Amino acid sequence: MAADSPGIAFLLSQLGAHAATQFGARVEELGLTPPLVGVLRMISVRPGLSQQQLAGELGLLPSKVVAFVDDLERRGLVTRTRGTRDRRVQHLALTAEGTELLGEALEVAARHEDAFCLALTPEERAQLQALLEHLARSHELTPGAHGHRRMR
Amino acid sequence: MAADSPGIAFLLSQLGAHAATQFGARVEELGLTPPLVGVLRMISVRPGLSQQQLAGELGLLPSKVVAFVDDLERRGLVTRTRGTRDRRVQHLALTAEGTELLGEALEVAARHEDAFCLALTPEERAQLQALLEHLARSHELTPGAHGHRRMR
DNA sequence: TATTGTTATACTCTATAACTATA
DNA sequence: TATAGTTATAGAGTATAACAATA
Repeated sequence: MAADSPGIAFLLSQLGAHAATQFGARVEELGLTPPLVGVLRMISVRPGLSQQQLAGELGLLPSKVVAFVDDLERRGLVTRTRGTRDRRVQHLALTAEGTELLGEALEVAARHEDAFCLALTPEERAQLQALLEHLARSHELTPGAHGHRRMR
Repeated sequence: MAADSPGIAFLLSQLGAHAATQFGARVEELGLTPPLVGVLRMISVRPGLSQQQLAGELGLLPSKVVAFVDDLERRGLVTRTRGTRDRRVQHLALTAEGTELLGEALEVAARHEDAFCLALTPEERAQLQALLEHLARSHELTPGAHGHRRMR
């Protein structure tokens, strides 16, 4: 049974794709993409981290990190600083503009969240949030990263 | 607020991506991909439909449908039949093997569903299903198609 | 010799548009 | 002229591996 009516797994992947697409459209107005927002957020939370650490935390390829940071640096949103102890590493930090833009992106995210859940009552919303967190924990999904994890 | 703790939209896109990836890995053993399962299912539900209709229902590009059907036909899972009234259209149908394989894929989907929701009690599972259906309806997502919808 | 970041390349995926055969 | 299906091509995105600087 449970084969013809959608099922939770299918609904999740359908709703999740929809949520991601919609969020992407919303942050596009800031010149950002969902992964770039994740990068900014991670640098904000752990300023001074290296590109390797960033790649590890977010499950990104190092070469992809280079491209992202190139972009963000060119736009004056993040800075690269060579390590003094180990001159191979690049320490990342947000500029004032980067912090400002991340703030706007987080506001967009909050408005996106509200708009997406508009059909739910506050009680349903809290219920759904709890169930999803439960499910995410059971699959050992970390709150930070997503979508970028490579496999095989 | 609601910016630092994940939020429903983010959890959905994270869990949804995870569910889709896992399902993809599971049907890979049958030589299928999630979109191919969707194609088989649609042909099963509406046998004799044309490639254009299939593209319309699933939100696929016509050229993509050609590639999919080429693949499935070569493997003896579906048949193409020229229309008699209008000889431009190709009517699609499942072979016995196609029906058989779709059945196996749906079993895999059911087992995937159970495994994915293992951490939930039957009550939580029913609750979550209802909430997700509610949310999906509010976003006017059709039960059939997903992930393939093109935009802009 | 190993590691950080970088560059170059190859590979897949997708979308667009040209083409044919029918209408 | 318009449409169904097909083919060819170009573009984006992603992964792999070669490379330079430093350890």
